[in-house]
Amino acid sequence: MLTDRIIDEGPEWRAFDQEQREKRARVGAPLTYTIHDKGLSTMIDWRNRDSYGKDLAPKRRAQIYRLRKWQRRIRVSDATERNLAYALSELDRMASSLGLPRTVREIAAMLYRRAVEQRLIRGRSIEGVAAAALYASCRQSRIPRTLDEVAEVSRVGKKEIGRSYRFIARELQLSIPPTSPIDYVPRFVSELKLVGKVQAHAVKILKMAATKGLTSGRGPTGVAAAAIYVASVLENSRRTQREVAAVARVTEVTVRNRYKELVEKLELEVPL
DNA sequence: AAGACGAAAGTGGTTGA
DNA sequence: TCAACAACTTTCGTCTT
Repeated sequence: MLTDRIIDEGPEWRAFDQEQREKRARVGAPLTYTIHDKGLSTMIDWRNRDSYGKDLAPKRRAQIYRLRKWQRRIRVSDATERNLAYALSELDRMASSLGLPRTVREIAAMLYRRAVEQRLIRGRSIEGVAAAALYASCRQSRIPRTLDEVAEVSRVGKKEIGRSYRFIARELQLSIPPTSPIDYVPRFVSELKLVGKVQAHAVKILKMAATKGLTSGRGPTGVAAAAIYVASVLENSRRTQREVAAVARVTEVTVRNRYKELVEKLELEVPL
């Protein structure tokens, strides 16, 4: 599938070798956001005195009040800006290490902004919501990544991402249908270096399987893996169960169980 | 020697009382 | 909040190529 070959241009910097890439990939905003300015900014004193300790004239006093007000405002808008910038850079970092196209990242960024606008971040971490937005965006774009895969490149765990995902999906009224195994096929096929013919066959098998209810309730990655395995046998470019299981990140046992169901229920002619 | 098969026990997450 | 439940994993022994 074409979309699978569009590779992300990545960050604006270029890495000339692997070592450099690893170093640079870790550049990002600092991790502590509790005190955004680390106490370095000037604060206007609350006492209405000048530097000699004298009382301030009423006019001057009013002026100082206004200054204080603005300082407060700038401070919070600064913090939100900074948080947004951090979230977006996280999004970018995760998306490029997952090899996702630009559009997916943009949708994720949009979702994140909407989450901020609706104050959905309260009580949740920036990292968690950013990862959740990316996960949601992948699914909406039908270029799914599993929760495990997202968690692997994220700074937070799978559980938190899942929780945040469900929350924002509900609050932002995203209607995301369950992931179809078919959506995983192009990626797995290309990782296994199989040809288009096998891919088409696998998709055909999955469509048949769907009509017989063999896909519901089952993990989409496992079903996709089994279909690809069968297709690879049928098309004479066999991959081992182990290889297929590895790219789908499931066990051989799962591939076997799904594969058995497929062969049985679809009455496929597999050579012994 | 490598791959495929399947039984059995264990794990983590969802669901329904 | 708890337990039941299904999907999936882990582990391991056996059969097949």
